[in-house]
Amino acid sequence: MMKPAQVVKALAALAQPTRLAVYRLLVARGPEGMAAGQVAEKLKVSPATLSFHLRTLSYAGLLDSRQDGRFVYYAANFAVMNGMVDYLTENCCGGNADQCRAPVKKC
Amino acid sequence: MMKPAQVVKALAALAQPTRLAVYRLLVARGPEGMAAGQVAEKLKVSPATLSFHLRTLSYAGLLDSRQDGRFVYYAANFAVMNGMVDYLTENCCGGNADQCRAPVKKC
DNA sequence: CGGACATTTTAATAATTGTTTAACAATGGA
DNA sequence: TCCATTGTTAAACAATTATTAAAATGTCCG
Repeated sequence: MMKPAQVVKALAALAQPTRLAVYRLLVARGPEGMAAGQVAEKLKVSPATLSFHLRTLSYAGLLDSRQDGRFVYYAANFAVMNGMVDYLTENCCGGNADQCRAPVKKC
Repeated sequence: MMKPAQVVKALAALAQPTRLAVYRLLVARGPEGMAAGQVAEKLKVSPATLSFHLRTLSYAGLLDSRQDGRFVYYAANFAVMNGMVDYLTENCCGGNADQCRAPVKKC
């Protein structure tokens, strides 16, 4: 189970419109990820601002990055998001109700 | 599907240690909820500070409240949290991967 | 090497947020 | 009605956060 401080950090990282958009874009992209510049172009954000937000998301553990030549590819870290969701719903309804989490659509 | 602004508001509401603890406490409590004073005592937070945090969570849609005599009961709104999680994982991996969300444990 | 490209860092500023104290409703029982 | 209880609101302050522009780092190719 994640520690509270890390969960707070992850939630705070996502609680900003640009970062939420970045994260969703990378979630949809899958493990392959996307270069920082592509993300900036797609979302119409200045490189410096995007770099700040990518750093925030990475520091929270929500993104992984790898360098490929001059490009830096960022990809969503699904384990951390799943850990966050698990933390939020832990011991839901004392453990004996069924309205706590929506049915999962495997994707 | 929730609107981005509402998702940001919900995430921001949870991105604070006291509010995260309040929310988890109420998630575990289930639909019955808990009076504000009980929450304050359990988490050792001053009433004024707690009221501020409860308001933030309610305004984000994460909590419902009902008055019962002198007490105000707060309870987690599961639909909003599920909406938030769905928003985060929408179109995950372009729709054709299977590592996006952890298997659900029905609770 | 030198120049172009991709990204990050720094510094400065503006805006938002959490906590405290005190005062303010609203409810219910004696 | 009066008083204790429950909870919310208001004002003030300290701390954190997002954005911009400019400079800096690092990587590739000719």
